Amino acid sequence: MGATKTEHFTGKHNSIAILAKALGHPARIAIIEYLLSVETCICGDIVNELPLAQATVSQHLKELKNAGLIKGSIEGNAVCYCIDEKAISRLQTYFANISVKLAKKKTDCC
Amino acid sequence: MGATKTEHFTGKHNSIAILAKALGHPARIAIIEYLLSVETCICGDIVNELPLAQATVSQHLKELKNAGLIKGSIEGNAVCYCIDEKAISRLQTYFANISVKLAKKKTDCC
DNA sequence: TTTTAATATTGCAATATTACGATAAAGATT
DNA sequence: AATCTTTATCGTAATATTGCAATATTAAAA
Repeated sequence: MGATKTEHFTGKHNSIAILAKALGHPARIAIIEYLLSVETCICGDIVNELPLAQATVSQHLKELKNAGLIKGSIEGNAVCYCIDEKAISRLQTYFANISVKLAKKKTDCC
Repeated sequence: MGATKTEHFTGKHNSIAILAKALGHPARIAIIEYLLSVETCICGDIVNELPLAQATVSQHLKELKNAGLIKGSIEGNAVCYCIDEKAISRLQTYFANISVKLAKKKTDCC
């Protein structure tokens, strides 16, 4: 026990959960917002922006990247990170759909 | 170490992260989708729907409730759970705003 | 080529999450 | 009242996450 029973859920449920989980930490939300606010996006800037050690920030960046929320391209000896629009778009669509479905429900039971 | 340094981040970042984190598990996504798909929403049904023990489902429901994503009202000896539209609406707005900001950015650096 | 700068990785401690059986609590049914 | 049904909570084991210092890696600069 202890591990998420991933294999018992649908691919759709898992893939949304992976995106949500990656955003489930304030540092990673802060990274996304920072990437959104700047034109140049170098990792060093992100480290300076966050109240965490370089190693920790690097780890958070890795998780965002694994989830597909950001992409990184090597730029000399620095790395240029930026948001992957497709992932954000998927989330936007997902929550918009839920909103529409909720609006259509007549019974507001609670 | 080990605990999230919540106090070092803004209230906004934390509150979005709390919502995202609550959705960061396939079982909890499955619960949201199930609540969306039914009119009557009794906890027992949710337990039957998920490949997890009753205690585990109850725990996931608690987390969704703590995050503000669902509300529960006592209905006899059962509990009627349903989605809290405000939370979904907040997420929808959040990702829509990001999408808009991304579209406005000229430089697509990666 | 040594040195410097920027990131990533490793190793580890602290803490959190996931899952479930057992049990408790509280209303419904008999 | 005794029992059943439904949901919550407790205790505990397994696993994952968070955070950082130390170190590795890799490219630029001197």
